[in-house]
Amino acid sequence: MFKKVLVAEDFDSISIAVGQALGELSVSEIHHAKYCDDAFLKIKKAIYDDAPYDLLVSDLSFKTDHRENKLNSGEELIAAVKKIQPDIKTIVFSIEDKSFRVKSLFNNLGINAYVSKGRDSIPELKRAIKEIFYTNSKILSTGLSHALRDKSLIEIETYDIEILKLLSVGHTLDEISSEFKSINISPNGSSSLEKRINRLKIYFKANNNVHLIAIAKDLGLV
Amino acid sequence: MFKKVLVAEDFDSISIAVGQALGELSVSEIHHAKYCDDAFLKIKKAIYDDAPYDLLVSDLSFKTDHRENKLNSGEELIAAVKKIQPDIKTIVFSIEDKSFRVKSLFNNLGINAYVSKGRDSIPELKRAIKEIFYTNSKILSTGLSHALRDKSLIEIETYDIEILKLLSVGHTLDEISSEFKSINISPNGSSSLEKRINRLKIYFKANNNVHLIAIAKDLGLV
DNA sequence: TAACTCTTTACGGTTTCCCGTAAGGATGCC
DNA sequence: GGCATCCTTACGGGAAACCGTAAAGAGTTA
Repeated sequence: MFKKVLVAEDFDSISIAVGQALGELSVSEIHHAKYCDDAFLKIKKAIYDDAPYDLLVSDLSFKTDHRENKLNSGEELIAAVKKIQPDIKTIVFSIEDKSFRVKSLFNNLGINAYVSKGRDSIPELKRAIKEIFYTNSKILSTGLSHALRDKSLIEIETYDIEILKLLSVGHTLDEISSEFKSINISPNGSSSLEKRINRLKIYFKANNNVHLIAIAKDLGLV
Repeated sequence: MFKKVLVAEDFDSISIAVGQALGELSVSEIHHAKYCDDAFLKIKKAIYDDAPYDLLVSDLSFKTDHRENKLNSGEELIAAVKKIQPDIKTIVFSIEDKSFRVKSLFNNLGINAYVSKGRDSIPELKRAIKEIFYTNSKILSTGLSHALRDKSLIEIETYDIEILKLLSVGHTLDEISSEFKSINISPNGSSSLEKRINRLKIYFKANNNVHLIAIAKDLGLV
């Protein structure tokens, strides 16, 4: 079994339960971090000490508080960790259940497993850990497996997110157009922006911009 | 200390940690429920068995799944429980941090404590339990205590929420106007609706409807 | 280079939003 | 009743969104 595991999770209540589960799997060294930055430091230090972690179990979203952090989400943490330790195994343990989000976790971050927090999540987490250790496969604990193969999903890029963000803070199309011009994001014609927004409206079945932003908020896109 | 406590929480990971905390406080009987309906049944049965619960620790939001439930939130659960056992002590253990939400928990549901899930929440929960047992006071574990006394908040009524909801699902002002007419909600002139929305835009400092709905979503109003 | 395709941008017409003003109506007070 | 005030509704003009169409540009292929 894995020897040294780091749990990155802000809620102490969950962290405790995960630690307990790891203990039951005979993991000898279990460490916890409540902030992404702390988790990253621990991983870095472990590498320098020549005793790197075998596995990282991380949440996705972390509450913000007074502390200023460089890394503010599980995505950022995993991306940073993979740069300095590409062979580390990673499990995301989160409540997130939007298919395109989870999809990008596997495709862009190359995580090894995704376990959805819920009513029976600790047994699922334990199963995922064992499977990763013994079989090296990719594991999705939730009912989203179809999503990973679904090609009909359009790709929502950071460009789209950027537009949605600016809309959601009250900017008009013309304003967004000039802002994009000033920071050299293209396309930036207001007509192109319209088209792009329209594409999103069709995909998300939104009647108008208000509806679209409401949906985007629900999905956690902005 | 309390003898018999029920924990209503869908996430097993959190439920385990809370149970452990209760154990450390020498609570002899600790029961768990992953659904509001189950929690309600257990409380009802305990009353009939003449061995009622002393304390209910409940989450607010529960994941929906295949099961059909009568009670779908901690609010509904607590309201239902108070009807059949008014003297039960209640603690809400949730991530919710919107002041007007928490305010209504104390004022309308008469909960005994609110503990915010977070990085140091288990010790806070234990402290709250002890204080309730020994002093019978109202406890707010988070930094929101000012909010409960804040009178400057304009009253956001269900009427406003209704408008925001319809906007957020893509309806136009004219559509909302006729919908209100058909179900006898007044005022329903599109001009009145505009005025009301404008009041909200001023209060929330929103540039336009899109912005307003984005804010409403952030605040959990819709 | 010409033909084709895809992307980006421009343009015009209609609808909806936005915002100020004012008319109508209800209520309360003197 | 007369007056003031508040609430609701109507109206009108300008801004922005909405939607279809078409031109201009970029890249590809023959």
